Amino acid sequence: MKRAKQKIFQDYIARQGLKSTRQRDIILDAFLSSDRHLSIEELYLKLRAKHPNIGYATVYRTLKLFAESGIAREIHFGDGQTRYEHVSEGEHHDHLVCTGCGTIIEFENESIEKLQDEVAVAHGFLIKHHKLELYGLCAKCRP
Amino acid sequence: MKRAKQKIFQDYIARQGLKSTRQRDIILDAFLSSDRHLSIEELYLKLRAKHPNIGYATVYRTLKLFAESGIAREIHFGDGQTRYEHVSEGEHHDHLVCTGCGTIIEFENESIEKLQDEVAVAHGFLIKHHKLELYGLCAKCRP
DNA sequence: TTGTTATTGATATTCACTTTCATCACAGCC
DNA sequence: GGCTGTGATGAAAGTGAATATCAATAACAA
Repeated sequence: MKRAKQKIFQDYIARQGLKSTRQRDIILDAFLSSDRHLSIEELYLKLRAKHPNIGYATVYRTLKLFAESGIAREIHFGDGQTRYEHVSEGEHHDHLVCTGCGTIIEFENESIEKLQDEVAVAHGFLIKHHKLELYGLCAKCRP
Repeated sequence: MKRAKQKIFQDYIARQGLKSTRQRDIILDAFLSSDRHLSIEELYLKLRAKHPNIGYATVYRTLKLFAESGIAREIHFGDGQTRYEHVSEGEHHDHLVCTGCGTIIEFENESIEKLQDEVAVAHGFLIKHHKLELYGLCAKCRP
């Protein structure tokens, strides 16, 4: 899994005529072995502990590269920060976001997707992607 | 409809011990008689034509008040701008966003909502609100 | 009318990126 | 191994939208 994504990224780098660098390796490793919904800031701070010489801009640029290469995806939960989540081949999921503790749970629901397609067709739309987020309190936070 | 919302807002203002001002009346009027998905900037520019003395900050603060009073709701489509849409009593809708021309179409789908509730229950979540956006090309923009 | 308090609008500040640019480090070629 | 030509890096400056500040002003109650 982790190895597969490393390969996808290395291939992407090579295909684009870009270079493999120490920083990119470190950031990729940190990203792949982390929680699935990190903001740039969070990943930067996490890296800083072990690699104080890696700059914010590099983390920022590298996460963008991950997204371009297909191993990550940008997500926005409306808190003003861009987050990156792991992407697995052919997989799509939506989110349950706890407004109490910030926990994010992923889910997939085939029936919802199908209904979305119907809505799109009814309006003559050609869907590229979608975003479904349910906000509320998780089992631990609810009263 | 428009009158009802004006009343809701006036009541909210009164209840909070706030004041009724010329600017708020003007902004409320412009908001209610506008397109349903305006950004602060857009509403500000629209107002500027007739009322060049109204400041950006006032529009910003007033829109926030609208949201607090319940007649408007903030929405984010990931383009970096906060938009405000009209809210009607007990109504909820989702969006089809055309990435070609920016057109936004609203839709409601009872079945999807029901499935969302099921997902939430399955994860022990207590849903407060949700967000469903379908991005793609509208009938006019699709190839 | 007056006093109190909220509001306004110009401006400054914050925040989260995003770009710039001089320096550095890969990768290919002797 | 040493050169060399790019792309990469990191510190710092720049952006754009949102938010805060504050002196001047306008509502409203008495």
